Amino acid sequence: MSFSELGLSPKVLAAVEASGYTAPTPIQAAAIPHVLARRDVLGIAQTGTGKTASFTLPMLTRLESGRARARMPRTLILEPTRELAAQVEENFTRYGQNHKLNMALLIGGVSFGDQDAKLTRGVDVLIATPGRLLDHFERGRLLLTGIEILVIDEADRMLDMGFIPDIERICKLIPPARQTLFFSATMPPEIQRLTEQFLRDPERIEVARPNTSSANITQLLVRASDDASEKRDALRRALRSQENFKNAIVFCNRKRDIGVVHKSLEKHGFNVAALHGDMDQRARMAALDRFKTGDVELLVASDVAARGLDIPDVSHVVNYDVPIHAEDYVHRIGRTGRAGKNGVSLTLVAPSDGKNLGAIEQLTGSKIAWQGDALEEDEMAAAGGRRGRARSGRRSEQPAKAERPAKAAKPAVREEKPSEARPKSRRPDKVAEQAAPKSRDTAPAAPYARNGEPAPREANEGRVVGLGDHVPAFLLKPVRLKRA
DNA sequence: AAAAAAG
Repeated sequence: MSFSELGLSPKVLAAVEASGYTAPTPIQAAAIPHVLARRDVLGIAQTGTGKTASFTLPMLTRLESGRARARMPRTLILEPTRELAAQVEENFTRYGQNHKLNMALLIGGVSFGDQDAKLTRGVDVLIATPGRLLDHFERGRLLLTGIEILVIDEADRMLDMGFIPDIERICKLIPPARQTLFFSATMPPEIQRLTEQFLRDPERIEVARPNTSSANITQLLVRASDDASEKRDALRRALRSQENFKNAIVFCNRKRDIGVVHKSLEKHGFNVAALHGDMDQRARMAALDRFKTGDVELLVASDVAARGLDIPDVSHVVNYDVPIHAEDYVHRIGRTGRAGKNGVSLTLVAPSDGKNLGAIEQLTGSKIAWQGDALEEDEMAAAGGRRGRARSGRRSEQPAKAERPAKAAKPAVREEKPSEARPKSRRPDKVAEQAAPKSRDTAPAAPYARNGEPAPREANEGRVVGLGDHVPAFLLKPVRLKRA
């Protein structure tokens, strides 16, 4: 199979060839002809499968006819994070080198005016995160009525991040005559519903599932302590003990730990950059760039970097913390072992991580080996980990071999029970919005009560309120620092 | 127990 058989235009083929690619990946081979034929596509695939080029290449061919008008973009690509949006823009730049295309990247954290100026000039390709796109729309700076192709990428992650209402709204703003390309790594019921609502007779294309594509990643566990200082020490030893080490992304569960780990590694002589969502956008871009170019060998990051980021040559992924959600583990380690290369993932496991580790091993359907000394089950249990047995009832009563029949366990989790494993979005915003006013109605007596404690009302009793020496009760409450 | 995205 070669790219030339797929129906792409000569300009696009020349750019692909110039990039050094000869054969399409399975999703590219399957999707490109349908996109060119103006069919809706439902692609079940994660990044790393060549998913991005499966829509950018045929879109470029399609865009060769026609021209953009001011404020009326011709195509729209929605991405869940700013970095992914920027990455898609790079992809269009690379393969669109022979085209005279106008592009705009509408993401938060950067100047509004530059984006607006581009919209005024007219754009062929609009790449956006939902929030900033709607911001432009609400200010009346953008018309979505001219969109010919709509791409919704990483839909399941949009769901995790609470973007589904935004996505629904945007879909309704675009005329139904459009072509829709919809990509998701998994198909939970909410996503399924969305595809039924917004896709017309889609061509369904499914490629290798995320947790089966990690054959070229060597996964290892590393014994660590719950003590932060000892854990950083374990991290340094793990990093220094690696053979064939080029660079690594070090994932932390919490943003505040990223700063600490970053400083600590720097102090011990490592070349490090940090990346998380509270950094300003320029610093985020700069950190990613320094890592990509090899200026730094370590990137200490939050899960903002876990999914989809395509950095071709990452030799190691280190989980400084065991991820709280098992599927994040699969995404994190997928940052290494890309483009046919081999990769290594190291996961530091402290006693309290036992429970999360169990969920990961259940999802991937295999036990992960320890590098060096193992952390024993009873050590994890003593720290409150490995509580999974209370739910499953299997662990203590049955022999180890029968515990986890790998072939049976995987489909059960991946296919049959996604809704039961996590029934609702992790950000049930609507529920919270509806619940809040009710609780106000039922508890009007203590307006400044927090966390169930009554406000110190005695401070105001028998006084004239609002004048002279009156001080509102909430100002008299001692300030509590956040540290637990 | 977190993080992400509009300020």
